[in-house]
Amino acid sequence: MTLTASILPGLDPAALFGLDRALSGRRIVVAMSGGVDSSVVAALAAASGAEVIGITLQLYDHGAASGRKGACCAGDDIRDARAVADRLGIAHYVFDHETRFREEVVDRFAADYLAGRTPIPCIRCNMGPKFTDLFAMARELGADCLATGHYVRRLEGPAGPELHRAADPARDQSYFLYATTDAQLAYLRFPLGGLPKSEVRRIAETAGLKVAAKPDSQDICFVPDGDYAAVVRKLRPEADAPGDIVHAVTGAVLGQHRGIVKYTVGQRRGLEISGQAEPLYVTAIEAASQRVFAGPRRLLAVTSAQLIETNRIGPLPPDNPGAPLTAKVRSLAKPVPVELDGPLGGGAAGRIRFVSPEFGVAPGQAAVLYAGERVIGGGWIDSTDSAGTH
RNA sequence: UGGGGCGUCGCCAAGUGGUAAGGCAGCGGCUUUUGAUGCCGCCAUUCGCAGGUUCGAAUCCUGCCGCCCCAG
Repeated sequence: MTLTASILPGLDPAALFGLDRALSGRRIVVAMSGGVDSSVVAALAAASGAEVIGITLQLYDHGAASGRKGACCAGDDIRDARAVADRLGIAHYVFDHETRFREEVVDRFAADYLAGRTPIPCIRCNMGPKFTDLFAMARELGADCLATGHYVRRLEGPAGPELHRAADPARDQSYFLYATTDAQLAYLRFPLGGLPKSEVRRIAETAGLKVAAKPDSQDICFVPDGDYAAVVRKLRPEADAPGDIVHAVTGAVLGQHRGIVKYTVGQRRGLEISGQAEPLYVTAIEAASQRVFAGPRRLLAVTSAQLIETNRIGPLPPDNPGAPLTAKVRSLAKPVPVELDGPLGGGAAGRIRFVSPEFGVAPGQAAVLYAGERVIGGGWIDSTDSAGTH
């Protein structure tokens, strides 16, 4: 394979895939979404000399809605994945997973919004279709590992494989993978975790992949045009239920909304409440009464969060006052110091306390815990405690 | 229809002769594999209407219209 040298200058395939040197007899399954990242993973795998099988899950179907950019696993994306596989000369299978995806991801997404929470479908998708279903398929195919295009690093630690943030903090996707189990991590590989995006695109170009310049995915893949509320309403017409927007301090009714689905804790825009001296943010959503509470920013300060269904990856680090645990309660946020209060892992409920008040912590989002660069787990935010009395 | 007050962008509101602040809301963009936040930009040739004074008025004068308050 002369391709190897040109694609992988200075890169060691064995190291990228965390397998030993004898890659020639190995079989790698690559989760291919049709985007640049997973395509490059396939290219790297192919260049390594291992036998490579690409798998694409068909997760949803927008019907005529093709022209979308940045989505994954429908229509054009599946064709892109297939084209990449053909170009690389690797096997490629497409499995129809629409029903499973709808049940595990989309329906729960809608249900969460109706319950006043702010869901993260990407994490559910990783937990289910990707790391459970694809995982099982790869096993059945006798693969030595399952590789994905996530920007996250899997490093061998003293107690086994560890999950670490990507080398490029701007690209890090570890937030979306906190629910990965130890068993899954043992089998997974993330070859892109140590590379900058620019390098990934360069490899795609060198390998002659048509997806080299494809836009990065963004928004929710199964939501056309970014209008997630429309998707929820289509699934659950009752999402249209109107209600009051109530001032969190005075209790005054400030206005009406047309569905709590449109709001998330911490949100500022879209309340359409004018004439205020300072901006108002959504401070709470009460599904039972269809009420949205709004108040000044200071009311968003949260001192702790109750986590449910927690997962732990690897051992907890020993207590070290000099290097406290940190947590992210949003994908785009710098990890902030926290104290873990209670268990973490095994689905148990626990609590994290923020050393400094954290703003805009929304139930339904995930809290992901880090020890330095290492992901030690996380859980769904079930409720929060505010800093001040309201 | 006696007295007083007020009418400036969707809302709140500066500005009392020198050529329309700001906040809220809204819109657009950047950022982003969730939803948000944040940041940047846009947002009244015009100040209830009509005249008048003035080199020049949202600011002064007159009339009209519309609100509000106190009296009756």
